[in-house]
Amino acid sequence: MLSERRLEVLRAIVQDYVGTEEPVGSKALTERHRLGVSPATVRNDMAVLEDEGYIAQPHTSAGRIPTDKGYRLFVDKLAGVKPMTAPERRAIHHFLDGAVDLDDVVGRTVRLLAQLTRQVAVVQYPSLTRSTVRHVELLSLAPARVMLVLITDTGRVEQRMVDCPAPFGEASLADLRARLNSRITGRRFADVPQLVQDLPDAFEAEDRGTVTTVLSTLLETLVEETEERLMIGGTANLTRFGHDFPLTIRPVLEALEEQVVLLKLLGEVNDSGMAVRIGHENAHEGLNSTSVVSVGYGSGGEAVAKLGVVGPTRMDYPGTMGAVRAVARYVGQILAES
Amino acid sequence: MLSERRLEVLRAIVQDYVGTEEPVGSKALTERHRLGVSPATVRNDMAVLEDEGYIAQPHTSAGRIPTDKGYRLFVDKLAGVKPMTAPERRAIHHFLDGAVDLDDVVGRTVRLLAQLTRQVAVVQYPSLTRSTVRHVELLSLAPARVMLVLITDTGRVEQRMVDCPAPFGEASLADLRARLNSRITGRRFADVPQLVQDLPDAFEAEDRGTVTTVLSTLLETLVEETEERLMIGGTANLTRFGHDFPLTIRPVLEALEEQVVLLKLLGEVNDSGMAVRIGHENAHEGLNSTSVVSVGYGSGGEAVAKLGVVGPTRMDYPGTMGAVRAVARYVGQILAES
DNA sequence: GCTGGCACTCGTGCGCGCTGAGTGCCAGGC
DNA sequence: GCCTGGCACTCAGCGCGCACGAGTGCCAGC
Repeated sequence: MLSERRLEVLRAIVQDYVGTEEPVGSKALTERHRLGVSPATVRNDMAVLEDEGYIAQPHTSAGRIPTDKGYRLFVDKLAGVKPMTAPERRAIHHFLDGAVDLDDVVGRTVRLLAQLTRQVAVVQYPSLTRSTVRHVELLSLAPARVMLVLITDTGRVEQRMVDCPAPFGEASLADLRARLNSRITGRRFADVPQLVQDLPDAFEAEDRGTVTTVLSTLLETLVEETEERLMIGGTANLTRFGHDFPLTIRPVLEALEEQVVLLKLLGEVNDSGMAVRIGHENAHEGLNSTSVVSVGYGSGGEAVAKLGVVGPTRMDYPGTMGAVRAVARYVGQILAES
Repeated sequence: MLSERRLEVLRAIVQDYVGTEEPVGSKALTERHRLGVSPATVRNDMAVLEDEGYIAQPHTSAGRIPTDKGYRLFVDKLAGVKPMTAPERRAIHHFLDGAVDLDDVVGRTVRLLAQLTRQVAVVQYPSLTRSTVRHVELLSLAPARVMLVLITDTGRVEQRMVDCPAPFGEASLADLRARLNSRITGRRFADVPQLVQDLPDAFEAEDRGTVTTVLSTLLETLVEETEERLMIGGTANLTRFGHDFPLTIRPVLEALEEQVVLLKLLGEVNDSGMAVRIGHENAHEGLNSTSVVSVGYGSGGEAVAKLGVVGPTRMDYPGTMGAVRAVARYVGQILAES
């Protein structure tokens, strides 16, 4: 176990390095922080911290920089979440109010997060799996062609074309529409499959094939949409990443274009709190020199989706965590209201 | 007017520079192209081309690179559009087939374009202004709350919440829905305002306020959506931009995040053909060292939206133009089919 | 009007030595 | 036992000078 002072030294190193972006030496440390001991002592502490793997030297005769392990300790034990100031809070509210629809809410959230944290922001659209059905609409486009429109309680709309095996009368369509809505409106997606299971039985033999087709398209939509959409922004902030550009930035941009990677990234948040994944803790190797701060948000108490930011491991963790948490909370409120 | 051979020299310079990314000198030129004259002669030609502003020297004792004006001449007079090869064509078809909905089509198109051109791709969602109404749906969510869903012939779905001034019965709603659809289904957006103008007159006085509210929301949706959405991809390709990274890449990333800028960018295509805007021809100064190749695409003969790529001025124009054109054509086909 | 030759320019790469920040270690003091 | 001041050592970064060579402009001759 590290002594109190050594932890203090680590904290000072992290703070200075995050601020200056340059390796920090023992002398500079004692000058900028009231550690109450001399540089020589700090040097000894640093040697220990290095042995333990919390900090490293880029090369001999340079200062130390925190390792992933060092940041981890910093985040877990040494730093809290820095709450937003009142003006910041007001700015968040101001910025998010007045969004007209779901796309707009998500779009504004991305821009806001990117601006607040000066990093890359990622916001997942509210997930369908936990959503409920607000309405299902069926439209006849041609005798054997039906359009299925699904509307969720988070305001999301999905539509699918259905090619029917046989012509389907307007009356049958109205019948199916009514039966479907009475069964699943207000129910959770997860419950839908059971609820519609025996629906085809209520129809004439000639229509049964079509009903089955429509239903399976509906179920597909529910499943497919679990593979959720997201929006990213603030990629211009990547340019403030480090000195050794092309090599650092390229894999990050590539990773950010792959939805799957991003979803996994956010996916690893446990529902309750905030998650911070530092450097090599990220499975994707393009993101090995980045940290991800993410959190769930939702309209009720429950999280329906996640949002977060991606930045250099050398980031202001307390501030970033504060911003992410504040934004998530307010987005949740907005969704609950609408 | 420049002589035939001088144009040939310019073409050679552009081709070599695009290939090697390095200033090209007179000797190298004669070696790599069969110009039939000696380096000294080429030097004279180069001096003329430089006087005329088509090429420039980064510094004395370096080769020449094309200026924006030089690229412009190259694109207008010296280069055609390089058609896609049969395998490339097949790859395009293969990649775009099997898209399930509009989002998917647009998403695939962006990825495809980015991959083919190795540049940043921008695809605008099919515009509503030229679209026609496929169906309008009205759902009652609460006594005085209606959800309006608009479905277009390009498969786009927009929904809006409407708060009614007075409770609105299910019967009235059905009536409105029927009347609305019989009037505007299949009609162009532009014609809708006239077509619904006198609709409120057909209703009881107590419902008239609500009908008016619903209609104005509908018209708003049509107008608002003219400010269109778009999708971009392939930003990782920016890393192959040049040697002097941060300064070049940053403003580009920033510009790409501003929808307005991008829409303007694409907006300057004339409907018929392809547009190429080179370097300083782009109004936005962040894009002064990039070129934009864009073209309209649409489901019928008419263009309903635009797509294009953004890359360094030093790009393979014929190849890029070929790829952009081929993709636009096929996307048009896909939209027409669905 | 093209060509070969020639003098000139200047950016790039390399080797060199200096500087200074930062380290590790040690002996002495509280 | 822990902290401290002192000291020798290391090494990345910087500036300098130099040589190289790619590329040019100009000119006289064919």
